[in-house]
Amino acid sequence: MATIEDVAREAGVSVATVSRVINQKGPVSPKSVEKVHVAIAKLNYQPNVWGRRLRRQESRMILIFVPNISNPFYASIVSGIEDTMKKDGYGTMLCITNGDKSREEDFIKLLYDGQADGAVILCIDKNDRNIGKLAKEFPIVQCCEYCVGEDISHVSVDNFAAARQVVQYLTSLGHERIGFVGSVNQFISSEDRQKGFEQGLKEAGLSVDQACFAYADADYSFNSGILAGKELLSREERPTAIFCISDVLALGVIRAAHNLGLEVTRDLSVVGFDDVEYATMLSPMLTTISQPRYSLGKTSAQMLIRQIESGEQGGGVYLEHKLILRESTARH
Amino acid sequence: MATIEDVAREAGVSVATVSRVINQKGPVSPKSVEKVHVAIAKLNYQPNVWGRRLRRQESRMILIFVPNISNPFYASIVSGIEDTMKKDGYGTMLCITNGDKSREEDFIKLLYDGQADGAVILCIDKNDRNIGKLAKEFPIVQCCEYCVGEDISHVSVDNFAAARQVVQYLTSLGHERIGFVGSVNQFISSEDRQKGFEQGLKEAGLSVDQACFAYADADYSFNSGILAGKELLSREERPTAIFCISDVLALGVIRAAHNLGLEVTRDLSVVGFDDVEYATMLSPMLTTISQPRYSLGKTSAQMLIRQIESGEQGGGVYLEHKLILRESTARH
DNA sequence: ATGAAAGCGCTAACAG
DNA sequence: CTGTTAGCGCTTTCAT
Repeated sequence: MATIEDVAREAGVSVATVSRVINQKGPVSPKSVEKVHVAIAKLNYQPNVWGRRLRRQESRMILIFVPNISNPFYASIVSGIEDTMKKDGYGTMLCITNGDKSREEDFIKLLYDGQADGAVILCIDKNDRNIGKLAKEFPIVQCCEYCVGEDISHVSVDNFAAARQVVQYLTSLGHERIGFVGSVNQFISSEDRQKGFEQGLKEAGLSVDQACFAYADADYSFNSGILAGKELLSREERPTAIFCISDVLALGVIRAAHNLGLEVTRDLSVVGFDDVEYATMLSPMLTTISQPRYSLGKTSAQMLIRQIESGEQGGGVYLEHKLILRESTARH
Repeated sequence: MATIEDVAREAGVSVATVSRVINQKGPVSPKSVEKVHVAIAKLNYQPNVWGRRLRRQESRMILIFVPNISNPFYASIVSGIEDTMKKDGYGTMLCITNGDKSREEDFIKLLYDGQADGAVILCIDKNDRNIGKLAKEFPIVQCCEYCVGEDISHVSVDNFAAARQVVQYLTSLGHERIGFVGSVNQFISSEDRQKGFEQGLKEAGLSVDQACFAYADADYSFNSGILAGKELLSREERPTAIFCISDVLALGVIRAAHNLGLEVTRDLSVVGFDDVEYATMLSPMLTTISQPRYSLGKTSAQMLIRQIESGEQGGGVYLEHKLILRESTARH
């Protein structure tokens, strides 16, 4: 592998000049630039990243923390982040924690030993105790979920408004008894969606009846959606519509309904959240809230870069969601 | 950030001794070890990776090439690779190409400029023209798919045998007219599954009738599965069972059947491949071939490490698949 | 506009 | 067993 010295020798200039050309920084005569370019091409030279990073004390690398990658929700967020970072010369490392604390710590070490300049976090409990400390030491942006109580940059949709909109839509279809399937997790999105749901109920003059609420496991799994749906639909006065805080849960509820001999949409309307790919793979196709996932990622990346390069931290950005009408909802 | 020199000063020894302690290599007196450890703890010292990598000329980093992460098939393969690499002190970078040549090239550059020591490739055409050259320069392992014609290490299941087994199972249920939904992609797995399917047919004394074959788009998408299913099921003499080379395709076929007023399993049995999560999320749950995904990843990683550390390249390893019987198949 | 040289933090060869 | 020292490849003063 050719080094900068080889290039300098080949071009008949000093290594300093070569460095100036590579980094397009500092005065160099057009003639030298030309010679250096020729030499670089001839030797097929590529700057050694370790030498550069050692010298510059920066990694030009950022981390993306994600709990798992099986969740199709993350894919285009990650693309949005990667594309945006790459444009600014940053590399990206996907840190898949699988909910495992020790893995998480291993990845955080990358920040401490300088292998990464900052991180985007895609999944965090609203009351997390550690993120505050981390954000004080490193540039951090939270995407989709965030920790309340600490002023750490975050970007997401307005979950409250989205849920409220769902209720408005459902009541406009004539539904008056509307159920809610949440999750016992600790995400701010779950909380906000429930608050928005309740607000929507109140605005429509409907009562907030605890018998209309059911909660799935923290993992949002399909199976726990079936359970929650079964629970809700087996109660005395059955809702005619159910809002679920995620598509997978909604799929579970539909299955539960089916198991109970109920038909969507004749007996029940169902609304999901996220608009993941398989929301359209089932029959009926799911009515759901779509989040601008690529933009969510892109915006997070932009905020992170700004933070890395100028140090400003904090504040929230909210992007537009969209209610997608499909086949799982109908007039009551 | 403390450097090795700070530690040496604090411990009252030379940097060489500190280095020996850190790397547990070379003779050091117990007393020195102790002193160094104390100093390291006191200063909260962490070796600078750039200095180390520059000096050692190695990255202890490997690449995983994956076309996308929305495909749930990849998640646990990736975990298998990451866990195994980490155990040997290697970091991992997930390179999501999204089928984009320029992205791919960006990632390959990481190999050329020394940011990574090798790569696991999760998706490659059987006739790829570039992988051979790459594998001559760097340690490479292909996982699940591989390029024929070049002797580059690979690990996968025996797709031929698996498909053949599916046919045996289907004929044992009394099916005599069995359809095949493939894809026009260029993966060795697709080819082998089709060959195995045809072999199974022959062994059962059934004819290989072109009217029983249909092909989905190269992207294996749900929609193209619907199309292929529709095509196949609309032909004159309809198959009573269909083997699909992927679960998503199988889901599409089931949907197509449903659209045509056919009922699985009364009118049609369907078998998939891969056993991805949502194979169980639909009704009926899918009968399918399960691949040992975590082990596939783990084995790939082990082969890659061996290759990095001792240079040996080539050869194939085949792991056991499993036929998972669920609800989408029945006696004819 | 250019070059000489110091030094980023670490490892390893060598001398003791 | 320990220390000294020469770089790994690069960037960046500081002279010129």
